[in-house]
Amino acid sequence: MTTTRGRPHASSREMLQEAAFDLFLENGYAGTTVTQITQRAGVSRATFFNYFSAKSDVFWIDLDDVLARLPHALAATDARDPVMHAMCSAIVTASTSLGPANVPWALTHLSMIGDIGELQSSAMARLACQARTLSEFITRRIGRDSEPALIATAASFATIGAVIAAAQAWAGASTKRGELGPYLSAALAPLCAGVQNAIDSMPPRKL
Amino acid sequence: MTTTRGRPHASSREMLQEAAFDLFLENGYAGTTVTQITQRAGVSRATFFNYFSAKSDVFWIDLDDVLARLPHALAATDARDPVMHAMCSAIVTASTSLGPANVPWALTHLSMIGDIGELQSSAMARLACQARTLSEFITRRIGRDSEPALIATAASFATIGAVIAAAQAWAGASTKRGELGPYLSAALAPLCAGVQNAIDSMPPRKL
DNA sequence: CCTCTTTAATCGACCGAGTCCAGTTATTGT
DNA sequence: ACAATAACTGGACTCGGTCGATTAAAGAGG
Repeated sequence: MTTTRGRPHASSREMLQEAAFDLFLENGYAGTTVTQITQRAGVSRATFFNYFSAKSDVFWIDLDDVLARLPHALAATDARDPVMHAMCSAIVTASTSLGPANVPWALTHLSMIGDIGELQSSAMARLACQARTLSEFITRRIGRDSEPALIATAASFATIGAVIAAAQAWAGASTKRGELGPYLSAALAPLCAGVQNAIDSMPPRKL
Repeated sequence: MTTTRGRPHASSREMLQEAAFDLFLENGYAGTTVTQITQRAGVSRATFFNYFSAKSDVFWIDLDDVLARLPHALAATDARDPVMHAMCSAIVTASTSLGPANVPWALTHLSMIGDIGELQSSAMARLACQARTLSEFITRRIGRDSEPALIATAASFATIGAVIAAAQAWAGASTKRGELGPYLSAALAPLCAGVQNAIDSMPPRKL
Protein backbone atom coordinates (compact mmCIF):
# COMPACT_ATOMS: atom_id res chain seq x y z
CA MET A 1 0.00 0.00 0.00
CA THR A 2 1.85 3.04 -1.24
CA THR A 3 -1.36 5.03 -1.13
CA THR A 4 -1.31 8.25 0.81
CA ARG A 5 -3.75 7.87 3.60
CA GLY A 6 -4.60 10.67 5.94
CA ARG A 7 -4.60 14.39 5.52
CA PRO A 8 -2.15 15.54 2.85
CA HIS A 9 0.61 17.98 3.66
CA ALA A 10 -0.44 21.58 3.38
CA SER A 11 3.06 22.82 4.08
CA SER A 12 6.54 21.51 3.49
CA ARG A 13 10.02 21.66 4.76
CA GLU A 14 10.99 23.76 1.78
CA MET A 15 8.31 26.34 2.47
CA LEU A 16 9.58 26.83 5.97
CA GLN A 17 13.19 26.91 4.87
CA GLU A 18 12.45 29.56 2.31
CA ALA A 19 10.71 31.74 4.84
CA ALA A 20 13.45 31.16 7.36
CA PHE A 21 16.28 31.98 4.96
CA ASP A 22 14.59 35.19 3.94
CA LEU A 23 14.33 36.24 7.55
CA PHE A 24 17.87 35.15 8.31
CA LEU A 25 19.15 37.44 5.61
CA GLU A 26 17.01 40.29 6.88
CA ASN A 27 17.50 39.97 10.62
CA GLY A 28 20.24 37.41 11.13
CA TYR A 29 19.89 34.06 12.76
CA ALA A 30 19.57 35.13 16.37
CA GLY A 31 17.33 38.00 15.34
CA THR A 32 14.80 35.68 13.81
CA THR A 33 12.28 33.86 15.97
CA VAL A 34 10.56 30.62 15.15
CA THR A 35 7.27 32.42 15.43
CA GLN A 36 8.31 34.87 12.73
CA ILE A 37 9.27 32.03 10.45
CA THR A 38 5.95 30.30 10.85
CA GLN A 39 4.04 33.53 10.41
CA ARG A 40 5.77 34.26 7.14
CA ALA A 41 5.20 30.69 6.02
CA GLY A 42 1.55 30.94 7.02
CA VAL A 43 1.50 28.04 9.41
CA SER A 44 1.24 27.65 13.13
CA ARG A 45 4.23 27.56 15.38
CA ALA A 46 3.69 23.94 16.29
CA THR A 47 3.92 22.95 12.65
CA PHE A 48 7.49 24.13 12.54
CA PHE A 49 8.46 21.53 15.08
CA ASN A 50 6.68 18.89 13.05
CA TYR A 51 9.25 19.45 10.34
CA PHE A 52 12.31 20.44 12.33
CA SER A 53 13.35 19.27 15.73
CA ALA A 54 15.08 22.54 16.49
CA LYS A 55 15.53 26.01 15.07
CA SER A 56 19.06 25.18 14.00
CA ASP A 57 17.77 22.20 12.02
CA VAL A 58 16.42 24.48 9.35
CA PHE A 59 20.00 25.49 8.81
CA TRP A 60 21.83 22.20 8.85
CA ILE A 61 19.32 19.68 7.60
CA ASP A 62 20.76 19.87 4.11
CA LEU A 63 24.14 19.10 5.55
CA ASP A 64 22.65 16.04 7.19
CA ASP A 65 21.86 14.69 3.75
CA VAL A 66 25.51 14.87 2.81
CA LEU A 67 26.55 13.32 6.08
CA ALA A 68 24.10 10.49 5.60
CA ARG A 69 26.00 9.42 2.51
CA LEU A 70 29.21 8.99 4.42
CA PRO A 71 28.67 5.43 5.70
CA HIS A 72 27.88 4.24 2.20
CA ALA A 73 30.89 6.00 0.78
CA LEU A 74 33.08 4.44 3.42
CA ALA A 75 31.75 0.98 2.71
CA ALA A 76 32.39 1.46 -1.00
CA THR A 77 36.10 2.05 -0.57
CA ASP A 78 38.69 -0.42 -1.74
CA ALA A 79 39.61 -2.61 1.21
CA ARG A 80 43.23 -2.76 0.05
CA ASP A 81 43.68 1.00 0.17
CA PRO A 82 45.42 2.42 3.21
CA VAL A 83 42.84 3.24 5.85
CA MET A 84 43.30 6.97 5.97
CA HIS A 85 43.48 7.36 2.24
CA ALA A 86 40.26 5.42 1.90
CA MET A 87 38.55 7.55 4.51
CA CYS A 88 39.77 10.75 2.92
CA SER A 89 38.52 9.81 -0.52
CA ALA A 90 35.22 8.64 0.93
CA ILE A 91 34.70 12.04 2.47
CA VAL A 92 35.51 13.80 -0.76
CA THR A 93 33.16 11.62 -2.78
CA ALA A 94 30.42 12.08 -0.21
CA SER A 95 30.80 15.83 -0.51
CA THR A 96 30.59 15.78 -4.27
CA SER A 97 27.82 13.22 -4.40
CA LEU A 98 25.16 15.86 -4.64
CA GLY A 99 26.86 18.08 -7.13
CA PRO A 100 28.20 21.60 -6.85
CA ALA A 101 24.83 23.12 -7.65
CA ASN A 102 22.62 22.15 -4.75
CA VAL A 103 25.07 22.86 -2.02
CA PRO A 104 23.62 23.53 1.39
CA TRP A 105 22.34 27.06 1.60
CA ALA A 106 23.81 27.16 5.05
CA LEU A 107 27.38 26.98 3.85
CA THR A 108 27.14 29.32 0.93
CA HIS A 109 25.41 32.04 2.90
CA LEU A 110 27.21 31.60 6.18
CA SER A 111 29.04 34.88 5.80
CA MET A 112 25.85 36.89 5.49
CA ILE A 113 24.29 35.73 8.72
CA GLY A 114 26.79 37.00 11.20
CA ASP A 115 25.80 34.88 14.17
CA ILE A 116 28.69 32.55 13.50
CA GLY A 117 29.28 31.71 17.11
CA GLU A 118 25.72 30.72 17.80
CA LEU A 119 25.57 28.43 14.81
CA GLN A 120 29.00 26.93 15.18
CA SER A 121 28.15 24.75 18.13
CA SER A 122 25.01 23.40 16.55
CA ALA A 123 26.96 22.49 13.45
CA MET A 124 29.75 20.90 15.39
CA ALA A 125 27.34 18.78 17.34
CA ARG A 126 26.19 17.29 14.07
CA LEU A 127 29.67 16.73 12.79
CA ALA A 128 30.78 15.19 16.06
CA CYS A 129 28.18 12.47 15.67
CA GLN A 130 30.06 11.34 12.58
CA ALA A 131 33.22 10.89 14.61
CA ARG A 132 31.88 7.58 15.86
CA THR A 133 31.26 6.42 12.32
CA LEU A 134 34.79 7.29 11.29
CA SER A 135 36.25 5.80 14.42
CA GLU A 136 34.53 2.50 13.86
CA PHE A 137 35.65 2.46 10.25
CA ILE A 138 39.27 2.98 11.18
CA THR A 139 39.14 0.48 14.00
CA ARG A 140 37.63 -2.16 11.76
CA ARG A 141 40.25 -1.63 9.11
CA ILE A 142 43.10 -1.66 11.58
CA GLY A 143 41.91 -4.97 12.85
CA ARG A 144 41.59 -4.31 16.53
CA ASP A 145 37.87 -4.82 16.64
CA SER A 146 37.58 -4.41 20.37
CA GLU A 147 37.09 -0.90 21.65
CA PRO A 148 38.54 1.75 19.36
CA ALA A 149 42.11 2.69 20.14
CA LEU A 150 43.04 6.23 20.99
CA ILE A 151 44.69 6.75 17.66
CA ALA A 152 41.46 5.84 15.90
CA THR A 153 39.28 8.25 17.85
CA ALA A 154 41.93 10.94 17.69
CA ALA A 155 42.19 10.55 13.93
CA SER A 156 38.42 10.69 13.65
CA PHE A 157 37.98 13.85 15.63
CA ALA A 158 40.95 15.43 13.93
CA THR A 159 39.40 14.59 10.60
CA ILE A 160 36.16 16.23 11.63
CA GLY A 161 38.15 19.27 12.59
CA ALA A 162 39.91 19.39 9.26
CA VAL A 163 36.58 19.08 7.49
CA ILE A 164 35.24 22.02 9.44
CA ALA A 165 38.27 24.08 8.53
CA ALA A 166 37.93 23.17 4.87
CA ALA A 167 34.24 23.99 4.85
CA GLN A 168 34.83 27.33 6.51
CA ALA A 169 37.59 28.25 4.11
CA TRP A 170 35.44 27.21 1.20
CA ALA A 171 32.44 29.11 2.50
CA GLY A 172 34.57 32.14 3.20
CA ALA A 173 36.01 32.21 -0.30
CA SER A 174 33.87 34.76 -2.03
CA THR A 175 32.25 33.90 -5.32
CA LYS A 176 33.28 32.23 -7.38
CA ARG A 177 34.54 29.49 -5.11
CA GLY A 178 35.04 26.20 -6.86
CA GLU A 179 34.23 22.75 -5.65
CA LEU A 180 34.45 21.83 -2.02
CA GLY A 181 36.42 18.68 -2.85
CA PRO A 182 39.83 20.29 -3.36
CA TYR A 183 39.50 22.17 -0.09
CA LEU A 184 38.76 18.91 1.69
CA SER A 185 41.66 17.14 0.04
CA ALA A 186 44.10 19.87 0.91
CA ALA A 187 42.97 19.99 4.51
CA LEU A 188 42.89 16.24 5.00
CA ALA A 189 46.05 15.18 3.17
CA PRO A 190 48.65 16.12 5.79
CA LEU A 191 46.58 14.70 8.60
CA CYS A 192 45.91 11.44 6.80
CA ALA A 193 49.55 11.01 5.85
CA GLY A 194 50.70 11.46 9.40
CA VAL A 195 48.15 9.10 10.89
CA GLN A 196 48.70 6.50 8.22
CA ASN A 197 52.38 6.64 8.92
CA ALA A 198 51.76 6.06 12.61
CA ILE A 199 49.44 3.17 11.89
CA ASP A 200 51.93 1.49 9.58
CA SER A 201 54.64 1.64 12.19
CA MET A 202 52.43 0.11 14.84
CA PRO A 203 53.22 -3.39 16.02
CA PRO A 204 51.36 -5.91 13.88
CA ARG A 205 48.08 -7.02 15.29
CA LYS A 206 48.29 -9.81 17.75
CA LEU A 207 46.17 -12.79 16.79
CA MET B 1 43.55 51.75 45.73
CA THR B 2 43.28 48.01 45.91
CA THR B 3 40.66 48.33 48.61
CA THR B 4 37.40 46.51 48.14
CA ARG B 5 34.64 49.03 48.02
CA GLY B 6 31.02 48.04 48.07
CA ARG B 7 29.19 45.09 49.48
CA PRO B 8 31.44 42.05 49.92
CA HIS B 9 30.65 38.75 48.29
CA ALA B 10 28.24 36.64 50.28
CA SER B 11 28.46 33.76 47.83
CA SER B 12 31.10 32.41 45.54
CA ARG B 13 31.62 30.51 42.38
CA GLU B 14 32.75 27.51 44.38
CA MET B 15 29.58 27.44 46.46
CA LEU B 16 27.45 27.30 43.37
CA GLN B 17 29.67 24.73 41.72
CA GLU B 18 29.47 22.48 44.75
CA ALA B 19 25.71 22.66 44.83
CA ALA B 20 25.52 22.12 41.11
CA PHE B 21 27.83 19.12 41.08
CA ASP B 22 25.84 17.47 43.83
CA LEU B 23 22.67 17.89 41.86
CA PHE B 24 24.31 16.76 38.64
CA LEU B 25 25.28 13.50 40.28
CA GLU B 26 21.78 13.07 41.67
CA ASN B 27 19.66 14.08 38.71
CA GLY B 28 22.02 14.44 35.78
CA TYR B 29 22.84 17.61 33.90
CA ALA B 30 19.63 18.06 31.98
CA GLY B 31 17.63 17.00 35.01
CA THR B 32 19.01 19.84 37.08
CA THR B 33 17.63 23.35 36.77
CA VAL B 34 19.44 26.54 37.57
CA THR B 35 16.74 27.30 40.10
CA GLN B 36 17.48 24.08 41.94
CA ILE B 37 21.16 24.95 42.04
CA THR B 38 20.54 28.38 43.48
CA GLN B 39 18.06 27.04 46.00
CA ARG B 40 20.55 24.49 47.27
CA ALA B 41 23.24 27.15 47.40
CA GLY B 42 20.90 29.50 49.23
CA VAL B 43 21.08 32.37 46.79
CA SER B 44 18.69 33.90 44.34
CA ARG B 45 18.48 32.77 40.78
CA ALA B 46 19.83 36.03 39.45
CA THR B 47 22.98 35.58 41.47
CA PHE B 48 23.83 32.48 39.50
CA PHE B 49 24.11 34.52 36.36
CA ASN B 50 26.34 36.98 38.14
CA TYR B 51 28.91 34.23 38.45
CA PHE B 52 28.22 32.17 35.34
CA SER B 53 27.06 33.37 31.98
CA ALA B 54 25.31 30.08 31.28
CA LYS B 55 24.35 26.85 32.95
CA SER B 56 27.07 25.02 31.08
CA ASP B 57 29.66 27.44 32.43
CA VAL B 58 29.49 25.82 35.82
CA PHE B 59 30.76 22.73 34.08
CA TRP B 60 33.51 24.07 31.89
CA ILE B 61 34.81 27.10 33.69
CA ASP B 62 37.64 25.09 35.19
CA LEU B 63 38.58 24.04 31.72
CA ASP B 64 38.70 27.66 30.73
CA ASP B 65 41.47 28.18 33.24
CA VAL B 66 43.56 25.56 31.49
CA LEU B 67 42.75 27.03 28.12
CA ALA B 68 43.73 30.47 29.30
CA ARG B 69 47.27 29.23 29.84
CA LEU B 70 47.61 28.16 26.26
CA PRO B 71 48.68 31.50 24.73
CA HIS B 72 51.41 31.88 27.31
CA ALA B 73 52.58 28.31 26.76
CA LEU B 74 52.69 28.94 23.06
CA ALA B 75 54.68 32.10 23.46
CA ALA B 76 57.17 30.29 25.68
CA THR B 77 58.10 27.74 23.07
CA ASP B 78 61.49 27.69 21.43
CA ALA B 79 61.23 29.60 18.16
CA ARG B 80 63.62 27.19 16.49
CA ASP B 81 61.47 24.15 17.16
CA PRO B 82 59.31 22.90 14.32
CA VAL B 83 55.93 24.61 14.49
CA MET B 84 53.82 21.59 15.13
CA HIS B 85 56.15 20.14 17.69
CA ALA B 86 56.17 23.42 19.54
CA MET B 87 52.41 23.61 19.50
CA CYS B 88 52.06 20.04 20.68
CA SER B 89 54.40 20.50 23.61
CA ALA B 90 52.73 23.78 24.50
CA ILE B 91 49.42 22.01 24.76
CA VAL B 92 50.87 19.29 26.93
CA THR B 93 52.52 21.73 29.28
CA ALA B 94 49.35 23.79 29.50
CA SER B 95 47.46 20.70 30.51
CA THR B 96 49.93 19.77 33.22
CA SER B 97 50.38 23.30 34.43
CA LEU B 98 47.81 22.89 37.14
CA GLY B 99 48.89 19.48 38.31
CA PRO B 100 47.17 16.13 38.22
CA ALA B 101 45.32 16.80 41.47
CA ASN B 102 43.01 19.67 40.70
CA VAL B 103 41.78 18.46 37.39
CA PRO B 104 38.48 19.86 36.21
CA TRP B 105 35.63 18.09 37.92
CA ALA B 106 33.89 18.10 34.61
CA LEU B 107 36.31 15.73 32.99
CA THR B 108 36.76 13.29 35.81
CA HIS B 109 33.06 12.88 36.40
CA LEU B 110 31.89 13.05 32.83
CA SER B 111 30.92 9.40 32.76
CA MET B 112 28.55 9.77 35.69
CA ILE B 113 26.44 12.49 34.22
CA GLY B 114 25.02 10.76 31.22
CA ASP B 115 23.92 13.79 29.26
CA ILE B 116 27.01 13.56 27.12
CA GLY B 117 25.36 14.85 24.00
CA GLU B 118 24.01 17.96 25.59
CA LEU B 119 27.32 18.87 27.13
CA GLN B 120 29.45 17.99 24.15
CA SER B 121 28.42 20.95 22.07
CA SER B 122 28.97 23.43 24.85
CA ALA B 123 32.43 22.04 25.43
CA MET B 124 33.29 22.07 21.76
CA ALA B 125 32.22 25.65 21.44
CA ARG B 126 34.81 26.54 24.02
CA LEU B 127 37.52 24.50 22.41
CA ALA B 128 36.72 25.90 18.99
CA CYS B 129 37.51 29.37 20.22
CA GLN B 130 41.07 28.20 20.75
CA ALA B 131 41.32 27.21 17.12
CA ARG B 132 41.92 30.83 16.23
CA THR B 133 44.74 31.07 18.74
CA LEU B 134 46.41 27.99 17.33
CA SER B 135 45.83 29.10 13.79
CA GLU B 136 47.47 32.46 14.39
CA PHE B 137 50.40 30.81 16.10
CA ILE B 138 51.00 28.47 13.17
CA THR B 139 50.56 31.21 10.62
CA ARG B 140 53.00 33.46 12.41
CA ARG B 141 55.59 30.74 12.62
CA ILE B 142 55.16 29.74 9.01
CA GLY B 143 55.80 33.28 7.99
CA ARG B 144 52.80 34.00 5.86
CA ASP B 145 51.44 36.68 8.12
CA SER B 146 48.56 37.58 5.87
CA GLU B 147 45.37 35.65 6.35
CA PRO B 148 45.92 32.14 7.70
CA ALA B 149 46.39 29.51 5.03
CA LEU B 150 44.05 26.56 4.84
CA ILE B 151 46.70 24.24 6.16
CA ALA B 152 47.05 26.36 9.28
CA THR B 153 43.36 26.44 10.09
CA ALA B 154 42.97 22.79 9.19
CA ALA B 155 45.84 21.86 11.47
CA SER B 156 44.32 23.94 14.24
CA PHE B 157 40.88 22.43 14.08
CA ALA B 158 42.34 18.96 13.70
CA THR B 159 44.43 19.59 16.78
CA ILE B 160 41.35 20.61 18.70
CA GLY B 161 39.71 17.41 17.58
CA ALA B 162 42.64 15.32 18.72
CA VAL B 163 42.59 17.07 22.08
CA ILE B 164 38.92 16.25 22.47
CA ALA B 165 39.59 12.62 21.65
CA ALA B 166 42.45 12.47 24.12
CA ALA B 167 40.39 14.08 26.85
CA GLN B 168 37.51 11.71 26.26
CA ALA B 169 39.75 8.67 26.33
CA TRP B 170 41.41 9.92 29.46
CA ALA B 171 38.10 10.70 31.14
CA GLY B 172 36.70 7.36 30.09
CA ALA B 173 39.62 5.44 31.52
CA SER B 174 38.37 4.28 34.87
CA THR B 175 40.39 4.97 37.99
CA LYS B 176 43.21 5.04 38.21
CA ARG B 177 43.87 6.97 35.03
CA GLY B 178 47.25 8.59 34.97
CA GLU B 179 48.18 12.00 33.69
CA LEU B 180 46.41 13.62 30.78
CA GLY B 181 49.69 14.51 29.14
CA PRO B 182 50.53 11.11 27.65
CA TYR B 183 47.07 10.85 26.17
CA LEU B 184 47.52 14.23 24.54
CA SER B 185 50.94 13.32 23.22
CA ALA B 186 49.73 10.07 21.75
CA ALA B 187 46.76 11.69 20.08
CA LEU B 188 48.68 14.67 18.74
CA ALA B 189 51.90 13.03 17.57
CA PRO B 190 50.67 11.51 14.28
CA LEU B 191 48.76 14.62 13.36
CA CYS B 192 51.67 16.93 14.11
CA ALA B 193 54.11 14.77 12.21
CA GLY B 194 51.95 14.77 9.13
CA VAL B 195 51.28 18.48 9.15
CA GLN B 196 54.90 19.32 9.87
CA ASN B 197 55.92 17.20 6.95
CA ALA B 198 53.53 19.04 4.69
CA ILE B 199 54.76 22.40 5.90
CA ASP B 200 58.39 21.51 5.35
CA SER B 201 57.70 20.50 1.79
CA MET B 202 55.92 23.73 1.01
CA PRO B 203 57.56 26.20 -1.34
CA PRO B 204 59.69 28.62 0.66
CA ARG B 205 57.99 31.84 1.53
CA LYS B 206 58.08 34.45 -1.13
CA LEU B 207 59.52 37.73 0.06
C1' DC C 1 -23.61 8.21 2.09
C1' DC C 2 -21.80 7.23 6.35
C1' DT C 3 -18.19 5.73 9.29
C1' DC C 4 -13.62 4.32 10.56
C1' DT C 5 -8.82 5.06 10.27
C1' DT C 6 -4.85 7.68 9.36
C1' DT C 7 -2.19 11.66 9.33
C1' DA C 8 -1.44 16.90 9.16
C1' DA C 9 -2.20 20.76 11.43
C1' DT C 10 -3.74 23.62 15.28
C1' DC C 11 -4.36 25.32 19.96
C1' DG C 12 -3.02 26.20 24.46
C1' DA C 13 -0.59 25.35 28.41
C1' DC C 14 3.66 24.60 30.25
C1' DC C 15 8.88 24.59 31.42
C1' DG C 16 13.64 26.16 31.57
C1' DA C 17 17.44 29.16 29.97
C1' DG C 18 18.80 33.63 29.66
C1' DT C 19 18.13 38.90 29.78
C1' DC C 20 17.01 43.09 31.93
C1' DC C 21 16.16 46.42 35.32
C1' DA C 22 14.83 48.62 39.30
C1' DG C 23 15.48 48.42 43.97
C1' DT C 24 17.73 46.80 48.38
C1' DT C 25 21.62 45.90 51.38
C1' DA C 26 26.14 46.04 53.09
C1' DT C 27 30.46 47.94 53.02
C1' DT C 28 34.32 51.57 52.48
C1' DG C 29 35.83 56.29 52.04
C1' DT C 30 35.16 61.24 53.19
C1' DA D 1 26.23 61.34 58.73
C1' DC D 2 26.53 60.89 53.83
C1' DA D 3 27.95 59.59 49.31
C1' DA D 4 29.82 56.08 46.43
C1' DT D 5 30.26 51.39 45.22
C1' DA D 6 29.18 46.76 44.39
C1' DA D 7 26.62 42.34 45.62
C1' DC D 8 22.35 40.63 45.91
C1' DT D 9 17.28 40.27 45.16
C1' DG D 10 12.81 40.14 42.83
C1' DG D 11 10.05 40.16 39.15
C1' DA D 12 8.80 40.63 34.52
C1' DC D 13 9.91 39.37 30.06
C1' DT D 14 11.48 36.71 25.64
C1' DC D 15 12.39 32.69 23.25
C1' DG D 16 13.23 27.75 22.31
C1' DG D 17 11.26 23.52 22.98
C1' DT D 18 7.78 19.93 24.81
C1' DC D 19 3.34 17.91 25.49
C1' DG D 20 -1.39 16.51 25.06
C1' DA D 21 -5.78 17.15 23.34
C1' DT D 22 -8.34 18.49 19.49
C1' DT D 23 -9.75 19.50 14.81
C1' DA D 24 -9.42 18.95 9.73
C1' DA D 25 -8.75 16.53 5.54
C1' DA D 26 -8.24 12.87 3.08
C1' DG D 27 -8.87 7.40 1.68
C1' DA D 28 -10.98 2.79 2.64
C1' DG D 29 -14.81 -0.14 3.28
C1' DG D 30 -19.43 -1.29 3.96
